[in-house]
Amino acid sequence: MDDDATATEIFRKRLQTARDAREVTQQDLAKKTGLPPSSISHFEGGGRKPSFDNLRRLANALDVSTDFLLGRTDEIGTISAAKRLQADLDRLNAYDLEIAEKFIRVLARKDDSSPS
Amino acid sequence: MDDDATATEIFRKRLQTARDAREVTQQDLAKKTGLPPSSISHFEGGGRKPSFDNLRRLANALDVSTDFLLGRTDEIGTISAAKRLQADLDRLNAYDLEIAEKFIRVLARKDDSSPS
DNA sequence: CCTTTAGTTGACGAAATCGACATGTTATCA
DNA sequence: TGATAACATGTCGATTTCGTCAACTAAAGG
Repeated sequence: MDDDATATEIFRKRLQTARDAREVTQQDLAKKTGLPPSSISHFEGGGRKPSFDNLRRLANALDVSTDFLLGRTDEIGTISAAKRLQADLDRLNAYDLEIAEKFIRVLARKDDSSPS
Repeated sequence: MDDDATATEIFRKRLQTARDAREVTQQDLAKKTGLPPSSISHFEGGGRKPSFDNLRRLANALDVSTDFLLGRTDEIGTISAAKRLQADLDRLNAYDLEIAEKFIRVLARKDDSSPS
């Protein structure tokens, strides 16, 4: 389970998805990461896997988590809203945390029925 | 800014920290990941950086995010309050998100002054 | 003293990514 | 038709990690 062969396949799609979400071309991403455009293409099309350093560059340039690129989480925006709230949420006691969760859940349901 | 040389250094410490937090020896981690024990030592002590596949193996075996191992986030605990709220937070519009953040911040300050 | 366990360090060839570059395809637009 | 842009594909030597192995040090226990 959790095969390495499929991990490469997943990464290919994740990189495409992330780049598409950020609406940048391969050339744009190449400039942002400092990598040659052919490397981006090799990642998305060929069987190449990024090195330690290049994985970080890709994640930073696309503003996505490396866990997303590696397929370890399905949420592309993991780093934004939740991370900003993390520090404050960690300071809450159990009771207030429950209150906060309910409050947010109410807001979420409201936004679902009448989106911005 | 955001140097690659220091990234390797950070990874070394993060791996040690994570392994220490999970209370496993290098040999234990080696078995869990299927890597030779010397590789673990090379990661923590030497200048080696893990490949794409081995980074995933390490993160899975230690149950930490790859973002933590790479130093892109400071939180080792994958399961936090923020992650539980992620789904709801993603449904909020910008305005309500701001409200939620302020609300939580108020609770956090209150809990700091009078802890549970 | 001996044994075991944890960890370090260095070396080896094999394999993979590296950056660089050349070439081809496909689509869009003038 | 020609030009340009986005992307694919493949090759080159260079670099790096790969797994494996050997040879240590150091600490803990009998």
